[in-house]
Amino acid sequence: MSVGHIAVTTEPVVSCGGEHEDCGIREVLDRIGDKWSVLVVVELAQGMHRFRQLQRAVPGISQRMLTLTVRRLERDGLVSRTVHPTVPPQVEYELTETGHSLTHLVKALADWSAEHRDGIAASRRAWDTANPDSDIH
Amino acid sequence: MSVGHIAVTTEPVVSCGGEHEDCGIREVLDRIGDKWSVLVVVELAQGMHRFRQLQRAVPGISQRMLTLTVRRLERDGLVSRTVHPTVPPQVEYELTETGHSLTHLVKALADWSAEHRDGIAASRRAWDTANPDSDIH
DNA sequence: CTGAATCCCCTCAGATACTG
DNA sequence: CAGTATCTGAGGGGATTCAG
Repeated sequence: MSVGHIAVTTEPVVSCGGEHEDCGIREVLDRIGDKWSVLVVVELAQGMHRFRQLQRAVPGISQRMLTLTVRRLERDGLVSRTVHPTVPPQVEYELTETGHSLTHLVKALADWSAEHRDGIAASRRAWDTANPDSDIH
Repeated sequence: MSVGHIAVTTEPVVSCGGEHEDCGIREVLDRIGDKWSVLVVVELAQGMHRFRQLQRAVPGISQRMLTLTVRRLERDGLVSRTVHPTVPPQVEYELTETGHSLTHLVKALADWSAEHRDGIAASRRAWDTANPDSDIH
């Protein structure tokens, strides 16, 4: 991956057309950057889920936040919501095709995370020891 | 990209070892998920920046948030901070090798965003027309 | 120039209770 | 089961001020 001595890391030009405009990154980050969306997508990547099933699969999420999260994902066209007018009610959530394509991105995130989490943790410990008084968390 | 009729999208197994544990995704998301980090990284991807230079390059960011952002990035070992004890003071911020590797991830984010932003925007408009009364933003 | 410190607003997550 | 409605506290983040 990295050559070694010098950081010759081939660095992609990420700023859209050379300008520092907002691209559309923020639009994505506002969605996948929040606390729950990614976890929900990861769960839905394993197949269809009902509401409670989804809530149990994502430990710690509240009813309210699950509702808001799936609503926003549905609004963005990443998740489909199918209501079966039975009694008791039954609602099925599934990833759309776009939603599935997002899992590749999440995969990349997880990979990068797995590769660097130790280094990051070490760097944090070092920084914290070097800066005993600081509430930068 | 997509085949067509059916969503046969080859879907990566993103959940670490098959379990729904948190992996380390959250650790990354807590960093790149926040409002400014990505924008700062994108700017620094273009080379070394001084503090004010960086602030001017990231429109809208306050002194306070820039300070906090670069501190956290430094703590995580993504950004190096070099102080030149001159007068007036001069501080240089640069991406570390790890920081550079992150730009690839951001690139992937930008690419996915560019590819789907129109579809997402359309989906949002459709959802908003179908749900006139809703403050899900 | 590069910050640190303080104030303060305002969002938003969590808990709780209620409905169909 | 699958939500909605309401309240409240913590915290993110902007503006401003002070310091080296």
